[in-house]
Amino acid sequence: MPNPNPAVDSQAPSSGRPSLLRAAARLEDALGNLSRTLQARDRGRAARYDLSVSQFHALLVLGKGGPTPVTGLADHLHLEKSTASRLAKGLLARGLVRKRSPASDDRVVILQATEQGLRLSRRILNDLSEEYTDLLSSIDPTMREVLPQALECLSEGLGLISSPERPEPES
Amino acid sequence: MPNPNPAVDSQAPSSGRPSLLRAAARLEDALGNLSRTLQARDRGRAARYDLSVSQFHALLVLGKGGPTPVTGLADHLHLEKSTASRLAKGLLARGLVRKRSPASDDRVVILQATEQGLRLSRRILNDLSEEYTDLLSSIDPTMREVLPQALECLSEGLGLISSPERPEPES
DNA sequence: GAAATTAGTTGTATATACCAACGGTTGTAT
DNA sequence: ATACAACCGTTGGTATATACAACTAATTTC
Repeated sequence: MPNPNPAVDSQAPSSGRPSLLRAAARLEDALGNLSRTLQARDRGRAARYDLSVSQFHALLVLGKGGPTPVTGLADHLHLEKSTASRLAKGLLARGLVRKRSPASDDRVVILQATEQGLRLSRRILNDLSEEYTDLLSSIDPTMREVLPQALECLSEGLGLISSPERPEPES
Repeated sequence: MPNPNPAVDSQAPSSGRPSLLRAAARLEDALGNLSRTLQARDRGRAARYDLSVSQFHALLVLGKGGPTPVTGLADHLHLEKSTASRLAKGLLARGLVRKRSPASDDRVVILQATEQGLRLSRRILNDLSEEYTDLLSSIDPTMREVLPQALECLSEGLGLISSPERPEPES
């Protein structure tokens, strides 16, 4: 495939838009850091509610999104359906979700948060909301305004750039 | 629009606290999404270079940060030292890092990227830079400006900024 | 020089996650 | 209608990830 890279002509480093390259480097650094930080945080938070990390995420998805088939959950969490299936099994065992099938199609398994699951989900969301309110209060007001939007924008951008594998000769 | 300090108790409920709560909710949603998205991306990217996810991160840390003791790596990646130790073992087996001990203290194991490790690290950084340049090019120019800053701000706010002593190159 | 401290490794258990194979269900074509 | 294909979810197998605890070796403290 061609690699035109039209928007970037980094010929002139001192003028034009070297800022784009610099910004990319900062972005790389910040995202690497953020990725590890978020994982560590997720581990700690999930443990607080006696959930595994993926159970934690799945419960929030189900709590916020309503009944979802197993495949839908997998897509949402960027997981294989097999992983999502086991995930559901764990939540089921804890009584946090319920399974049912639509009358129209017996293959499908719809996952739905139980009352207990919804309560837990709401409690978690509440705690998180508090946490993030504190965070927002502590940062620069300008950032406070744009941060959520920036993250949404980022997620969107990341979702679009799903580069395929590119094999290369090992040296 | 600038949001004046809502310390004055006014009847207007749409400014001040409610907006903070709204922003917190958006932040929670975006971060949950981002956390899972980043993990999925990391998996794919690491696989591209025939590395595990944590090896991928560790190599970048060592490449950017220079020689680091095992404990330092663990702190940096928010991992247990035992995990970092095994991580190092994997990288060592692939010839990407080298171990040595400072003469002053034989307990310490300093991890240092080998030539091969450095080459790979640089290659990865190069690819990532390209990727992020594309991403930045594709988003709203305003966001492009603030996104890196927003992420750094966020990391700081998350309180887990583990900045290594990274000798910043020329400015 | 003995005791406490520290750095790293290893043992053990659990979680994560893929791929592949399978079983039951639904849809389609002959 | 019957065979076949496609689809959804589950299970088996495997590899990695990660924590906690126990251990070894080296250093520091007293």
